[in-house]
Amino acid sequence: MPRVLPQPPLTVIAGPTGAGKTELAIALAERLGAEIVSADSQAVYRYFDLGTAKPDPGQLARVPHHLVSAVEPTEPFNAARWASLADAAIADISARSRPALVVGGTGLYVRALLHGLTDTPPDPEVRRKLEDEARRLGPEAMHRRLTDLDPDAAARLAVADVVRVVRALEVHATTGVRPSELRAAHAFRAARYPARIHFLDPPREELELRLAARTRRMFERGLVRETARLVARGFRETAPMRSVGYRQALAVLDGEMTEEQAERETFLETRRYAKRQRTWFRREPGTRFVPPPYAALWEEAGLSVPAHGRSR
RNA sequence: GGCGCCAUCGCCAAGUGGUAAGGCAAGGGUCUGCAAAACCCUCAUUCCCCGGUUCGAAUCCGGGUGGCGCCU
Repeated sequence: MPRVLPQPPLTVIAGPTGAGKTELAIALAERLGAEIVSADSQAVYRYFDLGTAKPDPGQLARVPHHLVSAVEPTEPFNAARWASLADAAIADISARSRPALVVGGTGLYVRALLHGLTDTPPDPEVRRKLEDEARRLGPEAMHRRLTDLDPDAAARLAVADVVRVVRALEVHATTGVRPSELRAAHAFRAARYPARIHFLDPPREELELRLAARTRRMFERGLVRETARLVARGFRETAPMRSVGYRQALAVLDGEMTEEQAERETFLETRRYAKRQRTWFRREPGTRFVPPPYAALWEEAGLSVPAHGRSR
């Protein structure tokens, strides 16, 4: 007689960078016997350690982590690939009869996992050609072309948004279908996992202090040195090198700004990023914003709130 | 005490008689395959104060206040 196991809802812990997701998740996972699946578009890359604020070796030793330092920086990577790796990790963890905790602030990744993406993988050839044309002909020409092929899609995109205009053209070129139709048919309707998203939401001032401290720590610990090493290894043109912190450290190496300026700018950019994360999850269905001390989260997990189990 | 220069958004700053550029910072937002990316929107009915000239003043004149510099 086959037993149908009701699948427990997947717990997702999201939140802006610096909110304390890592430490909270580890503490929670320890008590639940859970394993952590990181939903972080930068921490997935190997070697980029300081600037991505990965969990440190001590933290990693406490609870099994998945998708941290999982791919080579030179490897083409994207939300769909992450989601499929996350699927595998979750299946794996479930096979060990342990709960999986999805932890991270990359909104698109979480959405891709929970609802899937349209089945329209990128085509490097086509992409390269379109990007080349965009460079030669300018954003207006590209946008005009999209308007001819798919007025609805074009109407939603700013002319200057070359990244999305090119992607829409790529999707059209590879599938022959209008992107707006694909999008309407898909619409993130599928629920691939029943899930509960908890968005850690510290007060603005508190987050600000934490981000300032964290940025200072990154530079103190040698973010610029790490960046120099990564450049020497040939990772200058990789995706993570363009993320907040590394971009500024690179500018220091190139003599374009002082370390003080870089730190200042990194802090400001990080703060802006944190705001974008809030904006994203505010309209992500199934998301609950939880203020510190995150008691609701512990209680929902059936645990009592630790007296001082919170992160620094 | 005298003379000169300056005073425009939180900061930098253009404008020098015709109805307040721009940058930074800030705030809000978008997002279907590089997402810590890319992109969009908002942000001085008002130019230190008071008076005058003018159809019209941030712009000209006078007086004040504040800052800077030089001289005594």
